[in-house]
Amino acid sequence: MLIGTMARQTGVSARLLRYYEEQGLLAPRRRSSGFRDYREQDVHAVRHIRALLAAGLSTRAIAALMPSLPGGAGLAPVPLSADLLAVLRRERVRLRDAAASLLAACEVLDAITASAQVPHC
DNA sequence: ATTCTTACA
DNA sequence: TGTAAGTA
Repeated sequence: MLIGTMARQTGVSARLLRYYEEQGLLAPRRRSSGFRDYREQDVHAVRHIRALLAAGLSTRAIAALMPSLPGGAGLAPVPLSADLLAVLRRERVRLRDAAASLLAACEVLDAITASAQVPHC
């Protein structure tokens, strides 16, 4: 599919799609016309990219782990460098802590909303 | 009508 | 990121 279709199906602008490619997050093939030709698989890849980016991972780290994601280029277990593995484990800990903080805040709101009185006008 | 690259705001 | 330019 062409970039315009990809943009509509992923909700990501063509501009950003090209940027992801520049950062090594996507590698769509080109048609003889030079136009990018995305596959269904790339739609899922963009979902992963968005999720990881939202989680705070760098495009650098994401680019490095893309081949390991389901639907990646490799069919066999992808060899991860010790360096990347260290980065990912550090991110895992950071996200676990962040999740704990968010859960704590959620519980505070639970308590407040559960006991809140609704003033009637 | 769409996409491409490069570049500026 | 959005957009303009000049193409293909």
